[in-house]
Amino acid sequence: MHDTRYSQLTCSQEKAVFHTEGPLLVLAGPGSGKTRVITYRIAALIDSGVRPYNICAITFTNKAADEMRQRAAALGASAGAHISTFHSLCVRILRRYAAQAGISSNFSVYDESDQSRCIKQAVKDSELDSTNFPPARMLEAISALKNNLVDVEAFEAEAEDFFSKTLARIYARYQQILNKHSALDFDDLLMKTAFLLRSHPAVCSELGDRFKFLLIDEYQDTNHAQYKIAKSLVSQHNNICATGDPDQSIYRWRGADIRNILAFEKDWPDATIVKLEENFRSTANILQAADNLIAFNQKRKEKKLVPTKPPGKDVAIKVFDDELEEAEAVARQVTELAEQGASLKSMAVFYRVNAMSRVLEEVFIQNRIPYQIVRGVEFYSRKEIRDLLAYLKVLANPSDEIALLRIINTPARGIGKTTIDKIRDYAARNHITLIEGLGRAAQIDSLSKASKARIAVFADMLNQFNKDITGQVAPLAERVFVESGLAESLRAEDTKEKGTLENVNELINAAARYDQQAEEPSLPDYLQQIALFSDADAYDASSDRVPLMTLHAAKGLEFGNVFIVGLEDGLLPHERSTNNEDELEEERRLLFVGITRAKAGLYISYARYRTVRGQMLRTIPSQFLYELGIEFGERCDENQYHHEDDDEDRQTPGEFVTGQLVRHKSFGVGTVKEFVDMGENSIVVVKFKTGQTKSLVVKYAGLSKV
DNA sequence: CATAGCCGCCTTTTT
DNA sequence: GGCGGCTATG
Repeated sequence: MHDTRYSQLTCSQEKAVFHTEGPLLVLAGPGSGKTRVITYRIAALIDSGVRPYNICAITFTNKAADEMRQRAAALGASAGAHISTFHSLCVRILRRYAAQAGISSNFSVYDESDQSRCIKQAVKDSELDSTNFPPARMLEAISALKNNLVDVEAFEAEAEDFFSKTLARIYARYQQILNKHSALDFDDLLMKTAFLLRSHPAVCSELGDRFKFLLIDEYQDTNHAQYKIAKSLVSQHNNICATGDPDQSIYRWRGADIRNILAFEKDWPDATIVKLEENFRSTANILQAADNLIAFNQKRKEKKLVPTKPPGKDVAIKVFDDELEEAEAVARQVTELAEQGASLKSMAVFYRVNAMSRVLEEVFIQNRIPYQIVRGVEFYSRKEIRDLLAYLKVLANPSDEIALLRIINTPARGIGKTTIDKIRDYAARNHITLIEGLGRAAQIDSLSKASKARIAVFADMLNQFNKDITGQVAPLAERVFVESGLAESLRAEDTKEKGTLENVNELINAAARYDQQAEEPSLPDYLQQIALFSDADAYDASSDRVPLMTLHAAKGLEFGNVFIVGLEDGLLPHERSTNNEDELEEERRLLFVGITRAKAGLYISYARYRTVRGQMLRTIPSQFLYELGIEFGERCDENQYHHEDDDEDRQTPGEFVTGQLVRHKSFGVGTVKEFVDMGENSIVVVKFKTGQTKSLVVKYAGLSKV
């Protein structure tokens, strides 16, 4: 009955695609085609007569949204369905219903560095010391509150102890500052949308009419705010389709609540659940390793990964002396695979932290292997780009003081700190914004005549720009770049290596592309869009270079051959994520995600020494290595450099040797896998008969030799 | 008021 | 090892 477009779907996939009555949850493991189910479902809905306009699909990144749009188009699903991330959807809703949401529609979206400035100001305004109240910590706490839809009033009401009360003060002040700047941070986008839908039934029902079908991919990584938004949007019709895999939840630290997917059936009691257990991506050997690993997570619904492919190659676990050797081995293997005919884009290297890309990059350059670092925000954090964007931000939203302060003396035009302080002071006393203060500079007595003149020139320039800020973005950007003096000041110090001018050109080109693609190009829309740009969005799958990325950025992707480096205790699992069992389990899921990206080849490695902050340190193998159920040689190979202290390890009387049987009072009997001599702080890694592997500090562990 | 140089602080993952 | 902020100097 269905046409050939759907003929390659499996039975369960077909069920999910064509299910049209009520709520639907697709519980699916890695490589089972869940994103594909959503794409096909969009096409199937349209086939059945649903207008594309009435469909809303939520993806995890903008990149994923782009891809889904293309794939849906290839299936003949006509354009018009709304496909975007949660954050982009919220921007659209908030702009459309700005009045009801109590904000202005040209709001700025503040990124991490903007937020950081605001929070520092808030801590200072609250007359608190930033050593006792570190801004980053405060921001983290506020973010968590917003993700849980706790606004300032609610938090003030519940805050009882000293810390909470202080935090409440900072939170209140922080929101005041954002308000004054007409700015929303990432979390505000969600919180304000959730509140808008909650308190304006008319808006809620209008959107419910508009989006008659809501589809959400990667549902395991939604937070409470996103859950509430979804719930509101479908409250009239319950046409929600969510897909996800609890084992791939890796954003708990950002507020993702795994209970959303686990409790789906409670939220929608008449939900249909479709399970997709077959894996069409990886070889059986790779899946076995993934399965062995994830089985160590206690808080988990057991789920089998069913391979559809033959065993394939063995998973390789390699030990290297240091990170340089590790990187060189990756490069060698990449070259070898390439010689065997694999394309560079079919491989990928994953690591836990961005800083680890450095060595890899150097080695890849040396070996002339084309690569791409998947870091989208990098481009937008360059000074010259931020400077030009700051001009545009001020034009779009004159209240944006962060942007204004950035450009007021960039390039240098003789308006220094003293002058700015005087204007800020005046503005504060008269309850006007900084930009209004600039307009009234002539009336500020403390300013010198020369300063007043310079301010007048600057204010005049902004007014000139303001005359045509409607319509296309690229021409305006170009004009601002030249007339602001930025172009000239950059030209003076630009070199071929720095390529600052080239970067600005690229920005203007990107703006031109936006102008062509957007239905209704506008400056605020453009700025709001690029603020939501993420690392993963920078991944160019079509260019034949080896992508290097964090494990987080690898989500949703797949490659023929995958390298995962730095399987060391403190790095993966990361030391900042080992405070409790939940965090450790998330680290394990992170590695699980990395492993299951691989189709045919998987190369896992660790270095016995790693340079951290300029210091070469002895490492401990990650406990996850032992959990993969793969034998690997832990001592260094014959041909590798032999470190003297290894011999000391073995000779120190009373200490432990690899292979030694030991007994622990609660874990029982186990085998010593690694001994790290650090005097009285020595650490021993033991694999216990229970299957667990633990890193123990010798002096506390109370181990007895068997 | 601009600039250079130094000190001290932080350093996971990201929409 | 990198950046932001502060200070000293021109």
